Amino acid sequence: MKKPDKINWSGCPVRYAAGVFGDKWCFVLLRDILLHGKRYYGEFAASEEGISTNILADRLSRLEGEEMVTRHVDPNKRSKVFYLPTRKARALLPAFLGMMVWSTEYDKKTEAPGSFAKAFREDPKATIAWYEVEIDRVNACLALPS
Amino acid sequence: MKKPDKINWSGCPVRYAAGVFGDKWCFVLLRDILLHGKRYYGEFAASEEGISTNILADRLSRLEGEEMVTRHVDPNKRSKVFYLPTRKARALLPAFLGMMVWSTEYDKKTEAPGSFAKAFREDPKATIAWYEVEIDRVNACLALPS
DNA sequence: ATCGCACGCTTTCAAATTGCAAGTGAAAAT
DNA sequence: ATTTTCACTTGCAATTTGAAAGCGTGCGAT
Repeated sequence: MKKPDKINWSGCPVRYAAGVFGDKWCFVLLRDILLHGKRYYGEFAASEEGISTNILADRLSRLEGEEMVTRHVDPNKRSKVFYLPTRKARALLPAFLGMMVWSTEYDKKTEAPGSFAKAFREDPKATIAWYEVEIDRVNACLALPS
Repeated sequence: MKKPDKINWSGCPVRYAAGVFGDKWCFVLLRDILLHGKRYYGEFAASEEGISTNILADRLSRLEGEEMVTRHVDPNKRSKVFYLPTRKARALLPAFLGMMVWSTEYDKKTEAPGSFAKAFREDPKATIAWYEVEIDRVNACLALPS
């Protein structure tokens, strides 16, 4: 007898997305990983927004649980830890870039250049591909887990 | 002398988006308004996710403050209230639909038909236009503010 | 070998936010 | 006139957040 278990945050696409990254800090972390080339715990902790370390640790482990990132001890310096984006996280790029276009249009204080929105609208695939290449480039600098 | 006032949640596009709707309940409300044709307070309150009324009132007024919705007393029944999406909210459709495509791909329990993701990927503009028409159709059923 | 520090968390605790349930007041229906 | 509908608001306990301090492992210097 399968009871619906109250509602779980899956099923509906929007609800699922909200469950995985519908949170200020997850937004910021995914931005740092997907768009700013950050990988190390220390880099996230140093973000301009000033996330506190308990929240940071919590969100990283949630994202790991959702298979958005994988955790790795740096083999060159085993006291450091880095996180790599999974395919699932990378697949968010189109939606993320779409959000950014929206923000640049409606945030009166946006710091993003108008050229970004223009480029994305003219050729979204190329813009996405450009970020994918960047992600690979950064990943390549880290010793990959065998 | 203008001090940066700590960080405010604008400037960076991702941070701005997170500030406006980076919250489970805002996701759900925007879904209901943009995708499910809901407009009345009572309809939001009845959503499957079971939002409680204090949170609902809070989120609606935040969204109003961010100019994502406008509040209107129903002229035909002045004890009822409805909320209309602004252009700013409607402009989120592309990003929202992008998120949904992502969810249908990665949520193992997704209830969305595969045809949706396919349609969006093949012709995103047409899919967006279809939802825009739906929004207009629903809005047209409500007495517009003079 | 030992000391000191860098680093990634974990803990503590006060403050803010959430969520449930029970109002409240205006407007409609009876 | 009375009851019901409706959109909130309030009260309060429980959860979550955030700032700061603490902890344990690893590493480089001495």
